[in-house]
Amino acid sequence: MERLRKHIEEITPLSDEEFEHIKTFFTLRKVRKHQYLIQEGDAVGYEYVVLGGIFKLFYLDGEGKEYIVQFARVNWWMCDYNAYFFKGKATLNAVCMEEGEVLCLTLQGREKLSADYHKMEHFFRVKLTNGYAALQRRITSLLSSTPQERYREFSELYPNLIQEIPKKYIAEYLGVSRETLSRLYSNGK
Amino acid sequence: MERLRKHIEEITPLSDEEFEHIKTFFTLRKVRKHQYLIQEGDAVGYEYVVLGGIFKLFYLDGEGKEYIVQFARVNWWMCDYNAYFFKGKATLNAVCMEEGEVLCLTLQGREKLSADYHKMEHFFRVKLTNGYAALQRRITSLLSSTPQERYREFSELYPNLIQEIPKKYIAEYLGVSRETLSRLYSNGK
DNA sequence: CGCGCGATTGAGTAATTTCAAATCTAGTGG
DNA sequence: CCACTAGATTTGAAATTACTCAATCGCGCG
Repeated sequence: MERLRKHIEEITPLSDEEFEHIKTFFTLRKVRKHQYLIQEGDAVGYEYVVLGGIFKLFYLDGEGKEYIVQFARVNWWMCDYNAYFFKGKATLNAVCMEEGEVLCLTLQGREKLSADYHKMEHFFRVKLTNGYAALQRRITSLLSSTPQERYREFSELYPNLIQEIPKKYIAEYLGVSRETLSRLYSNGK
Repeated sequence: MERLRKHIEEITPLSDEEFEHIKTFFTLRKVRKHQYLIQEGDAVGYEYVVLGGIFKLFYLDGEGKEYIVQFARVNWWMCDYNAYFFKGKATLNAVCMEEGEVLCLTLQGREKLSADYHKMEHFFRVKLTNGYAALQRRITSLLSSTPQERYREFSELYPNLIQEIPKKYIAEYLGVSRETLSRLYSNGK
């Protein structure tokens, strides 16, 4: 929980009292490799803050192919936000790739925290701001960059991830087949 | 300005007094066709709420090809948020496609409103929430759907836009060439 | 009438995908 | 320590798809 406090305080300071109350909205959950946090078709009860481990958020098409919308590591938030915010069924899946821990927050929890604490509303707004800007960049990249460029951008943005996860998942994130990705950095870069 | 009030009050009610103060942060600007609101390389001083007209937000690559990140019509917000929030130079451009009006808000204005009015912080959070969910969906679509499917999704989401703007811009939004888009709905569906 | 812009069509080209097979690697149990 | 296996990566070749380039068509407007 101390890590959560630090995370929030990167954006807004909290008194001990406030944090004591705020933290009651979060529940800790240990997650093992291959475990699902979100499963398509189900209701999405929680969003997750990653405390440790590596997770992927992905869409599964009719033929069983995966498309990775997002990776998540420590201090990243992760959810199928369309299903979560609008109380629908998930179309995305979230799975643990490397054992770790997450904090779970319900939508009521988020809204209650936001309503009761201007600070927390501010915190969520800033997080969304950053997230929105990042997604805008990702869309620009998907539209305008070649697979080579996207691979380079990715490796600059997440240099450590490249080492730690199978490359086929990076291919699924970049939107190319694993064979193509493999050829990209064998055939002259 | 009455339209702005309605727009905000879709999310949170305001007293006359509050609105009188809030509206002083916005400045009205009439925009003619082909006019730029954001130009790559420049600092991004404002974000824009569209009151009328049609706008496009796009990236221009080295060869002069356009990639449309977003269209914007009434009540849509529009900005190069990476440059705006992080005070960098714009990499995107925003241009008027159909004459209209926008309200301009500076980053200081946004932050001041958010700090002074919990309500406004809430308003911005909710808008960002919706926007984030929409971008997450767009990314999923860009990764997993064929151009045909993306075209169908687009026409379901924005049935009116299809009629009102040249199809080549829709191609730039979907990430295909205009020729390919043209063949999509002539050749069987 | 003719210009200009957008849309369409055709043909050839380039890039990526798909399918299949071979290779490599890390972890397991003997 | 070695052999074995499952998963990941690489490689090759064929098929598919979208792109580019060029020409034509259609329409609104001066």
